[in-house]
Amino acid sequence: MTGKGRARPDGTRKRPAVTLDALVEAGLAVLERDGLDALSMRSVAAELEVRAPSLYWHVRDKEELLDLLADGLLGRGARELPPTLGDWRVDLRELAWAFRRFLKNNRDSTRVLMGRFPSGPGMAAVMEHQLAMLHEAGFGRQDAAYITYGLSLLVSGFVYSEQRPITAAVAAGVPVGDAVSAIGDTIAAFPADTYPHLVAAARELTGPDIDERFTFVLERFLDGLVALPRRPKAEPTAAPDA
Amino acid sequence: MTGKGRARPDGTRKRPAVTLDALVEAGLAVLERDGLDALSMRSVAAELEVRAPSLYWHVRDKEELLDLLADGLLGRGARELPPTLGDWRVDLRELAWAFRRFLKNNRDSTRVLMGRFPSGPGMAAVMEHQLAMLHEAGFGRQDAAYITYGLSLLVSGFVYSEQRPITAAVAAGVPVGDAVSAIGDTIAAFPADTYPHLVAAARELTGPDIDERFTFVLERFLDGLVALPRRPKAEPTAAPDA
DNA sequence: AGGGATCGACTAACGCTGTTAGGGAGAGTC
DNA sequence: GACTCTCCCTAACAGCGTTAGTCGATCCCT
Repeated sequence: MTGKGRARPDGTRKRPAVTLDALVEAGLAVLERDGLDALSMRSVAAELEVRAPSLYWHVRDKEELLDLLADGLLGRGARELPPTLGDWRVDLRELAWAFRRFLKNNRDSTRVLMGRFPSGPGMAAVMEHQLAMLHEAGFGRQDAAYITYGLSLLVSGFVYSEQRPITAAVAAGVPVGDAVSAIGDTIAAFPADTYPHLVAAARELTGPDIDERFTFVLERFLDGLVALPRRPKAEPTAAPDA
Repeated sequence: MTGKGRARPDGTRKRPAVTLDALVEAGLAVLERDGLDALSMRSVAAELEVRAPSLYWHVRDKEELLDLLADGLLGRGARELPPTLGDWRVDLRELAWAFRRFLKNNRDSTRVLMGRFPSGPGMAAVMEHQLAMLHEAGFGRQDAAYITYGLSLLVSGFVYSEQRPITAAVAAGVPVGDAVSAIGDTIAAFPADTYPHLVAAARELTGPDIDERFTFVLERFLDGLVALPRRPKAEPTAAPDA
């Protein structure tokens, strides 16, 4: 469906070589294979066997292309959404972890997503899923919205902070492990008399066990939600009040 | 102290025109005045009345310069840290708001800070302050570290998500208000039968009242901390066990 | 079937970026 | 006075996003 009209041997073309879908697909391919730093208008165009200026027929900016990629990314994430079980706390936790897993598995995903609010079908699918789940759990509309917003920010923030150093380390050509532990070493070497608590907490702040930090923050946030007012759940045995 | 050895009329120089401190100061000046997109090696060099390649004597990379700027930013933020009152919840809340205020007041600060873990004195001052406060409140070392980490991520994430669109809108030359409400309109115009909850929550998700969302998430997180075990506070009247 | 409009690619070029190579003036040291 | 070290310089490179202008292929209309 995508490769409908590529270049022909004689240099002429059949029908559009580039469509918006093909553009997104090509962009995501470059992103996954070579990373965001290698994603230029020229490289995406090359992926479609086309020259860079052609892309400007379909897209105003590189910025607009990145917006599309962000939504495309979410669209792929929507395909991995976990099923809703009925216990909001379990469901919300699993949603957060699934989102995190997805972001970690897609190279530079958070660098594209962070600070962007995609407004396409990808974002809609993800958001609707989460909002519906929270609604069914009895949360109010505003609370559900804020929970969704906050949680997505939290998860992306965490993944960003673990994905970016990897990108940087790869770019610098040093082993990833060295890069992350180096910061911890630096902090541990600070003067312990001026910064006693900092030095003592060096490992907890910089260690590679981000899962643990993520779990802590996520669970504290979930703890904070239990006191929120919730609409009582309809009894499955009783007939609804109609 | 900074402008010690600028260019002389005859083109020769006295002593170093560029020092690491001057470099950071110049970088922050450009950042504040013209934004991150205008912060190039050439523009920072121009701020010091010097050519771009000279900077590479003091700094390996632009990346390294940005690391320094990030720490410099935190150093300035450390000067606005609120006093500790003794009630951990009040103190932590005020700390979060002060940090947020500071980040919002410094153009593109979060774009520099996000995903970076500065390892200089600026970061040390901020972290030590917060860790000491949590320690005094009786929190365990690990909990305090995780709280600090999570909170900084949360605050930067929020500010980033409100600061980035402003940068983008300014770059595109459209009013900031239009840019933020446009996303809400787009979402509100989604088909309400496929995305009922999303459409209903459009305003809550995209409205300009980020303070409200921030308050919600912050307070939920703080709520989640009350159940954590805490060392009992030493009675101010009783003599310490020495 | 032919003519005109439109779509969607092309080449060429601009100014900007981060970065490297190599040169050279001034200060400090023996 | 010669040597060395520090620190800035000019020149240049490859790559970037983006714009202007061109031109073949296709579709619609008569």
